[in-house]
Formats: sequence, structure tokens, C-alpha cells
Amino acid sequence: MELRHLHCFVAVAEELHFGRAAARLHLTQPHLSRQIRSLEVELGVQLFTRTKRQVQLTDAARVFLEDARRLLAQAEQAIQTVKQAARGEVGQLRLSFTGAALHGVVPALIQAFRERYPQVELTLQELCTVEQVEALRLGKVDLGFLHPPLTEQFLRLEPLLSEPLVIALRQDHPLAERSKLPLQALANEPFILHPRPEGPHLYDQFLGLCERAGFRPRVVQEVAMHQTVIGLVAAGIGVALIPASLQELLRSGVVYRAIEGPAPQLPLAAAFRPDQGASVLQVFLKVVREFVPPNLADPAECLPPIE
Amino acid sequence: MELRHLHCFVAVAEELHFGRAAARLHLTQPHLSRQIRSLEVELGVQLFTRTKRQVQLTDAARVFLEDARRLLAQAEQAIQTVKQAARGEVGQLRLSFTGAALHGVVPALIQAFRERYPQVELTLQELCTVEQVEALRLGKVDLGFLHPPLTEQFLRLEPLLSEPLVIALRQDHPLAERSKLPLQALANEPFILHPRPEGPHLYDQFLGLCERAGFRPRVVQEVAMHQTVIGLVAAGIGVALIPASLQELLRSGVVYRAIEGPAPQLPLAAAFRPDQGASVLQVFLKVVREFVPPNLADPAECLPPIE
DNA sequence: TAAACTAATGCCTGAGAGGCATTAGAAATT
DNA sequence: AATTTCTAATGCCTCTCAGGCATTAGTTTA
Repeated sequence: MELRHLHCFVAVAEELHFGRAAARLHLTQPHLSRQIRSLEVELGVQLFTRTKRQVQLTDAARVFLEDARRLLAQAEQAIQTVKQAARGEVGQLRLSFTGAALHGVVPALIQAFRERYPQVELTLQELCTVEQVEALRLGKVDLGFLHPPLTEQFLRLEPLLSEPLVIALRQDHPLAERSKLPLQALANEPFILHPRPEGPHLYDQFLGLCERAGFRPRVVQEVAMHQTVIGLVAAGIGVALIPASLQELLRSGVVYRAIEGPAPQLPLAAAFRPDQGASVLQVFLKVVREFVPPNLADPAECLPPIE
Repeated sequence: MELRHLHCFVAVAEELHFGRAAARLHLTQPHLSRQIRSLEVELGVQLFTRTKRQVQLTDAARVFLEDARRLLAQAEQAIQTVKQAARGEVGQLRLSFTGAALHGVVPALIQAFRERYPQVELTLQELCTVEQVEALRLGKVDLGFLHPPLTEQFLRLEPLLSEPLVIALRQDHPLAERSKLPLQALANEPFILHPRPEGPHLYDQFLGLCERAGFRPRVVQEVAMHQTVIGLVAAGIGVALIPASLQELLRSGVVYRAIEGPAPQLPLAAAFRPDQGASVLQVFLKVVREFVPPNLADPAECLPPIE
């Protein structure tokens, strides 16, 4: 039995007339007669009672008709679905992102993609940059939002943006009066930083900028979670560096101040394996590129030299 | 696209090896390669990435695989179902029955059929004999349990049984003391009967028997529903004739007594149109025949002559 | 009785299902 | 580096069957 037979059967069952059914199928009536006959023989079931003048469905055919219609519709649907899948509009995509990426363009980007391609099943996972590189290497993740630069060569990067870090201060801190702070002003402050392994480049970049400003920062606490960092600032343990977009993590008693002069920059990029031809990934990347701010044309910009 | 292509696709997708897949399908590997290629061309979708050495599914193929498996399983199922339907094990059957048939073998018969052929959808409807004949004529009912004889010729009858009628009396009626009553004993009793149009044969049979016993019964009430008849007996309005199997319609204050000598008989038969080839009907009839008591071998027995 | 309608039959053609032998590129082995 | 092995693809063949046209054979209508 082939789908062709089902098409023939449904047409005859609906028209109850071999001639009209054949016209509908763009076949000749004799051929259609034979198709139906061969289907009946194969099934071992009589589907129509035909007199020379009229055609009737048997009870078995009535039962079969429902199944046949459903099968044909589902076959049609399957064809549409696989075409969509080939265009990357159906399927699954495993994403990862750093905690810092959670508060910038990334959520908006993911939401936009979700709306445009609702049939793509997204898996989301928060991982730090190094964990993401490993997950991408192992093929456990298709695309990661992480913070360059990377030493790994097997990943391709799609730079998204580079945002300056700002200083988080307790509200009653003397420096909070000023709207902008040069790094030197922080020479004697106790710092709360992210652990170096979680973002070695940012860590070293900051130390380099401090050195250029003539001091070595006093680190009193190393904490991974941004929430915790800000909590410690609120508790007066020290001051902290926070990506600008994380200022939306409001907390009473904490204020944010921009850094005057060369500020540490936290670049954000989408990383993926170029060898993965997954078309869902390609579609996602197109959306990613829409969200790249125009001033990022030159990726060099997002990584100010630190000497 | 034909089911054949789906079979090929699923085999290759599961084996990830054209040679093994071809063996499974009892095809040659070159032909299978071409089938897959033609499917890909028709869909406009690449399903496999093949190097000379290994075969991999594309993302689109993974999506398609689920649909293809489901389609093949459902096609197989549809074939089984239509075969069952042809054997009369699937489908629908519209039954009708008189009120009297509701209390004898008919419910047990229907239940037995239900258990044996759960995939046949039964429609049940209570109609009197003449209504059933009309419904059968119009094709609104496939089989009816009714009371012969019929004047109509277009129906075939399958006699089921013939049961004697018994007398329903109020418990405190003087005649209730005897265990059997000759008809003559009822010569002066007020009778509650079913209206003649609902069962003309039974009505006339009873009148005939009374006449032979030397009296003409005094009918005080004509009521259709058995429940109501018995209610009237309990109320002391009169005595009534009830099919023996309806004695299970117990009601305090009412007793039943057999008739001595020739008793009116209510024959029950299954009636259907022989021109309806519906195999569900044939299967049902087989069950009906199992429920015919052996002493009914000669259908003449169930209709004692009334002169 | 003739005409119209309609499913089935007979016969033909060409596409393609399916087979066999072989090629060609990759991986494993020597 | 050379050889062998493995495996998908190609070339070419046959023969079935999808599908067409002309016709037949019942049935209904005029």
C-alpha cells in the first residue's frame, strides 16, 4: 500500500463516482478503477459496492476512510515540517550564557527569536565562560553567550557588544557624591571581585588599568554571584565592579558610578562551532546579528588595549 | 512521496548504514541510495550527511524521523483496522428492541457481543414492533428485536425464543391462591392490555384463546409501558398479561401466575434486511444464534396455532 | 427502442523500482 | 608509503506497474 492508493481511495469515497474522482486526481477513470481494485486485493477487503451505475462505500471503507484522511493529512504535515526544519524553523537549540549576559540584550534577543520561531525548542543554561567553551567543545551546547577573548581556535565568535564596568558603592560612601570616579579615587578601597578563573581576561584587564593608575587594588572578597556581590556592597564590605547592564539589579543602599577615563570593558559575544551546520543555529545567528549595536562594526573597539 | 520512501528513510536513519539498511529492507544498497536521494530531492531537504565512510542524520532528518515512524505505524494500524472492519469486528451497529425484549436474553446477548467485539459501536433504541419494521425499512436501524409474525416480506427473521405470558394479579386477589390459572377463571376479570397497534398479533392471539375458552375479555385499560401495567395491577385496577421474563419486574403487592392449558405465546426474533451485507451484522447474527435455545430448532414451535 | 451514462477491460507506453557489477573515496592496516 | 578494506555512489540492465487511450458492457433515462 502506498500513499497514492490512499489518495485514490479518498477521492472515490468522497465523489462516489470514478469519473469525477479521476478528474480530481488528474488521472483517467480506467486507471483509477484499477488502482482501487489493486488496493482492495492487497487489503483483502472490498471497499466499494459498484453496480454499473452507482458506487457505494462498504462499512469497512467507512472505517478506512477516516484513517486514510488522517494519514494523508499527516503525511502532508510531515513534509511541511521537515521543510521548516531544514530552514531551521523547527528543531532544538541549546543555549548557554553567563550571569552577566542575563541582563543585557540577550533576554530580549531570545524572546524575539522565540516569538519568530515558536517551533524551535530552546534549552537554556547558565554557565561561566570557561564552562561554556568546554560545553561547546563537547557538543553539549550549540551556542553560548560568553565573554571574549578566548584562546580556543575551534569556536567562531559573533561579537555582540562591549559594555563598560561601573563602580558599585554603598549609598553613604563619601565617593558616592561624585557622578564619575577616576580609578585612582579607588586606590584605597576594599574591592569585591569575581574570582579570576571565572573571567581571567576581565580580572587581568582591571588589574592592568589599576597599575596604570598607579595602585594595586586591595581585594577583600572574591564572589561568583552578582547578587551576592551587590549584597556585600550593601553590607559595606567594599566596593565592586559591575557590568553596566547589571545596574538594573537594584538594591536599596547601593549606587552605581561610572568610571572616568579608560574603564574596564566586558565584551560579550555569541560563540559556536562553525563546523556545526545546524540550520537552526544559522537562523538564530541571523537574529543575533540584528541585535548587534551598529557601533560594533569593528570588533577591535570592544577590547581596548590594556598594554 | 510514498510510504516506500519512508520505510527506506527510517531504515537508513536507524542503521546509519546503507548496506545494513538495505539488507533489512531486502533491497540492494545501490537502489536504497537512490531512493533516499530521490526523497531528498523531492522534499528539497538534505536528510543525511554522508562521507564515503559514514552516514549522519541532519537536524531536519531527526525531526522527520519522528513523523515518518508515526506515519508508518499508523498506516500499519489502518490496514489492520480495515481488515477487522471487513470481518465485522470494527464498525457500528444500530439495534432496536421492544420493551419486552429488554428483560430476556437480549441484554445478555448484547453484553456478550460487547465483550467479544469491543470495537463495534452499538446504538440502542427502544421501539415497538411496527416502529422497528419502519426503521428497518428506512435503513435507520440495522437489526431489531421484535415480535413476529410480520406481514412484511423484505425482512429476514432469526427466531430467538417464544415465551408464554403469565397473569399478573394483585397479591390479595382470590385467584392468587392457586399456582396455575386456566383462562376461564379470568372470564369476569377486568383486563389491562397493551394497545392493539403495539402488538396486533399478540392481542388477537389472546382474544382468540379467550374465545376458545368461552368468553370475551373485558378490557378496562390499554397501556403501553410494562411498568405502568404492573403499577395498575398493584393499584387493583385489574389483571394483566405479562411476558414470563418480565416477572423480574418485581413490585410489592403483585404476584404472577402461569396460565393452565394453551397460553398466549410471545415470540421474539431478530429482524434485519438480508440485502444489507454489513459484516458487522453477520457477526452479530452469529452471536444471536448462539443465544437461541435448542428447543427452538423448529420455528413453528414458537407460534402455536390459534385457529 | 434509442440515447446517455458509467464502471470495467484490453492494450500500449514510459517511468522508475529494483537488481548486478563496478567505481571511488575514506579509513585501517601493513 | 602502500595495501587492503569498507562503504556510498554510478552505470547499466530488466521488468513491473503507473498511467493513458479506445472500447465494451451493463444501467438508466428519454
